[in-house]
Amino acid sequence: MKTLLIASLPVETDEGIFQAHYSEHGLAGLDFPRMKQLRRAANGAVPAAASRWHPITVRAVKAVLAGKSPDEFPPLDVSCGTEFQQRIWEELLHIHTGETRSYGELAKAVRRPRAVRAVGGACGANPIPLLIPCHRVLAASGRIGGFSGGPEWKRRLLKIEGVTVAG
DNA sequence: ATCGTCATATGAA
DNA sequence: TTCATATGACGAT
Repeated sequence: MKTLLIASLPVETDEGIFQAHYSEHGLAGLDFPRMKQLRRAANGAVPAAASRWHPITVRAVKAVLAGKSPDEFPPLDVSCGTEFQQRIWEELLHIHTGETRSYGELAKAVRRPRAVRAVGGACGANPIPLLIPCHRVLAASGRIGGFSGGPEWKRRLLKIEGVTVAG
């Protein structure tokens, strides 16, 4: 991550405890639940910006886990990404709950129809899964494709949204 | 249906 | 420049 983190805060859900990472510009990362919780990045007081954004993050994450689209997003700091990656992530934000696209369709959407593998790479580099819904991208064959949080998470998220995948 | 192979864009080392 | 990819298309089984 390019920008410096100012706080890492837990997001407690029925699916486990996610970890939200904030930079001075907004939400910069979201980790899937781990066996043991990460320690807080900074000890002492949480910066005002982070504590203002965090409740929004928590609501947004819970909304997605409930199959609904968040009513509000925290500011997203995607500055760690290249221009191409940010373009793809932007495109992911347009995919509504329950909808899916293929890697190839995304490539076409950014006028780079042959950059299909690069789209896969951009999805894999997505720092904020769930809110930037890379789980809604499937292979053109209808198969599941990969997922940074593990394929079982991808399936679970899609199932929550009422999407059934082949295989 | 599955498998191997090739084409091709992007990014990291 | 070389290597690895969360792909896709195609042809051979």
